[in-house]
This record gives sequence, C-alpha cells and structure tokens, in this order.
Amino acid sequence: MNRTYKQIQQITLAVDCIIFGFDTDQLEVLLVHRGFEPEKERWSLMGGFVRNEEDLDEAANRVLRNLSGLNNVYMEQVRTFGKANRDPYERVVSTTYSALILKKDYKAEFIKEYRAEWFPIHDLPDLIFDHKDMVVSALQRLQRRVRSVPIGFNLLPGKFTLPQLQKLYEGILGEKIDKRNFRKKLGTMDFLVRLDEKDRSQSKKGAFLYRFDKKKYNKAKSFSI
Amino acid sequence: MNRTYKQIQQITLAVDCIIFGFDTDQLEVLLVHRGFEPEKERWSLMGGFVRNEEDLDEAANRVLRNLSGLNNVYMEQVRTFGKANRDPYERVVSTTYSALILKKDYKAEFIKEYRAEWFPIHDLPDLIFDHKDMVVSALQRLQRRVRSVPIGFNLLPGKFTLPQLQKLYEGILGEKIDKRNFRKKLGTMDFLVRLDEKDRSQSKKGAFLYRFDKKKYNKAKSFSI
DNA sequence: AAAATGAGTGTACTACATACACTTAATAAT
DNA sequence: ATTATTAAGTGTATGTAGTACACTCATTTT
Repeated sequence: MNRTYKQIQQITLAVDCIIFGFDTDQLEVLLVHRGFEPEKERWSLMGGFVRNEEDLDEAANRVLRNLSGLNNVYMEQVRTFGKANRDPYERVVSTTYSALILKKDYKAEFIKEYRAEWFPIHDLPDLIFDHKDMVVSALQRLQRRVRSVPIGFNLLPGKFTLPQLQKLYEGILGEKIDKRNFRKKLGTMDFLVRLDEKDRSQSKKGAFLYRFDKKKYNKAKSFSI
Repeated sequence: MNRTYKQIQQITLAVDCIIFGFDTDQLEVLLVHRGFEPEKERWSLMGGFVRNEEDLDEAANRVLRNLSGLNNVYMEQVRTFGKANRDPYERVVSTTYSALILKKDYKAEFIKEYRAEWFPIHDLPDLIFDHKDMVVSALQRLQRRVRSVPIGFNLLPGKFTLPQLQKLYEGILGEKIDKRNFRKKLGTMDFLVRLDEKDRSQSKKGAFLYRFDKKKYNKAKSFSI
C-alpha cells in the first residue's frame, strides 16, 4: 500500500453524536446552538475531533462526556459521512454515534453552558451541514435495533411496570402498540420477572413491578418486539 | 467547535473493500497478497487512502476500479474501524465498503498484477490487522441485506432461470433453500416476469427464462426472501 | 353507594414459514 | 422402439407468529 498519501492527506476526522432522549412519552434529540460564526444561530449535533491516540469509539464517548456530563452511556456507531464538500469550510469526515438516554439524566447546567436543547424527532430546526441526514439515519437504525435487542430496558429503573415499558416502546417507535399483544409477546420472555410488588403512583389499582434478569437473557439472547 | 485540532491531528483515512464474488455455487472474497514488508506474505483486503478532494464513496470506487478494473459496481459502506492501534505501524482509520460481483468479471490480468486470489468465505487465510473482522461484518450485512433488497439480480444476466436464481441465494446465504417454498415466494413478486423462452443448457427439459422488471419493482419496492 | 381510573386478561382470524414427494419434458443409451 | 436419466416444475398440510378487538378488576374519590 502506498504510504506517501499520508504526507499529503489533509482530512480532519470528527465524530458527531446523535443523543436520543426520552422521559415519559416522545423521543427527542439533543442539539446544541451555535452562538458563533460560521453558521451562527444554527443548530448542530454534539461533535468533536478525534485525537491521535484515541480509539474512534473513545472519541465519541469523550465528546458525550464533556458536553453532557454523561458517562458510561452505551453508544453505537451508525455510519460515516464523507462527502468532500459536506462541510464547506474545511474537509472533515465525520463518523456518527448514537446514544439513548433519559432526558432527566441530562443536567440543566449543561443545557445552559452549551445552549443545548431537546427537540422532538419530527420537529427539528434547521441543522448545519448534513446533520439532518445524520439524525435520520441514526433514528432508522435505533428503531430497527430496539426491536431486536433489549436496549430499551437501560432507560428504565431496575424495577419497572409493563405500562411504563410499553410507553417507552411507543415513544421510540412513534406508534401505538396494542396492550394485549405487547404483553403476549413479553409473556414469552422469561428474563422478564414479575415481582410481588406494585407501583401505585400511576393508578389506584397499581401495576406489578418487573425486573430484567440479565443472566437469563444472556442465555437465550433472543428478543423481538 | 475547536478548529485547532486540525493542525495537530495526524490520522490517515483509508478505505478497504470487501469484494464478494460468486459464479455458480459458493461465495468467495477477493484478497491481495502482500509481497512486501511490513506484513509481507500475508493477505489483506484491497484498500487505499482517501484523497483530499474526493468523497469517501468515490475513494472506495476508485480503489476498486484501479485494483480490479471493475467500474460501476454497486458498493455500500459497512462500517468504520477506528481502534488507535489497529494498524501497528501508523494511525489509520479505515472505512469499509462491500461489493458483490461475478467472479468471471474479475479479469485474470489483475489477479496476476496484484497477486489477488479468491477465497471461500469460510476458509480464509490469515489476514493483516483487523481485516478478518471487516470481512465478518461485511458478510453479516450482505446476508441480511440480500434478503430484503433484490441485489442478487445484479449478478445474473438479463434473462435468467429460477434454478439459477436459487443457486445464487443458496451461495450467498450459505444454506440450502427448499425449491417449492422459494418459488412460492417469488410467485408473489410481479416484477419477476416469465418469458416464453427456455434455457436448455442445464437440462434436457429446459428451464423458463425470467427477467427482473425494474419499473414494476420500483412501484412496490417490497422484497423478501 | 356510585363513579372514575388505569391494570389486567383471552380468543378468533389471518398471514407467513416450513416440511415434504411425485410428475413432466427432453435426451441419451440400449 | 423402449427404457433410463436428468433437471424442472408443481401443491398441500401443519405449525407459528401477527393482528384485531372489549370487558372485568382493584382501588380511590365523591
């Protein structure tokens, strides 16, 4: 392979994070407001440049940690955007990563510091460069993935109710789910164990609490909503 | 965003191509033999560095064209490999692209020039760096994708028989498919039109020829094997 | 005692995946 | 001419998973 390119290549490598947030109903995306030129007053994803000694995955985690205070959040690479003119000011290739968090875990102090804001996924402001495409591809991937891997449970407390779980899936998928069919499917998953406790905060009758049994799940590793 | 990284970032950006080939039965991968140090005598994917003015996708197509003579081949980005030490000699981040071609379209002159060779997907030699992981992820993606998008038809001539089509899918998926069930599914797809001709090269009886009607497919755009 | 609220439950129907074996058309061999 | 050979072509029964749909239950409030 030709090593001489190394000297003449001048492409900056960045990461951009699509941070999806959920609290009780709909899915939102965290964007930061640019208070400076170029592209002042527009919105963008949280991003940063990759350091020489750091893994690409690490770079994404660092960006998220620095700009949000969030640590140990599970992130997944989505895809790499590499059009030569995607950033009209300089040549930057950017790899996107997506994360899914609870909105309340994102602290207000960061909102202030970075002029960040949550936007409903179907009501986004104008975004710089190709960041809109980035959000779209990350959302598609998340919606596919959430159906076959139990990532949703990370957003719930250790003990949660089935109505809570259903609202979570409805929020992520952006569609209503039939209660009985949803429960029928979950009923076949033995890693979802019902406790002898109820949560009475949402109703008079109270809803049974469940927990996600990681060990049991790791044995079968099959999940489908 | 901090532009100063640009000056100090020294990461080379590369593309690596996973070229899957098929002729009549099994799926193979095209590898090139390294006749030089470092990593002499080992095998690697076809790769190259991204040029300053070129799209990432273009870079992948250029690499494929230069090393194989193949033009206008449909390639898809798979994922980006960015571990800091994945290449122990220098920091290189590599985006992988996958293509699916007919083995016979890859000309012998290139085999000689680049010491390239086809290997069955489940009988690969020792590969440099993380190229084995690259092949694995590209294969997984191809096998998922070939079930929901009619990419297989690109490998067949304009007129083809159902036994041919079935062998193609069996080769890509690496499993036998029941003839009747396969045909039952295809029977529901009206973009697959039977001609009044037969191909008698494989049997005395002859198999009806079909063609893929792109216009009809584009209307419905639903495909599932 | 009645009303209100959200939790919880079952069944019938439809669509899709799977398993499985013989007949047909044409040629080649005797 | 008869028979053997080869790959192409065809249908049915069974199981499994998805979907649509409406009432009862437990508890609190009025």
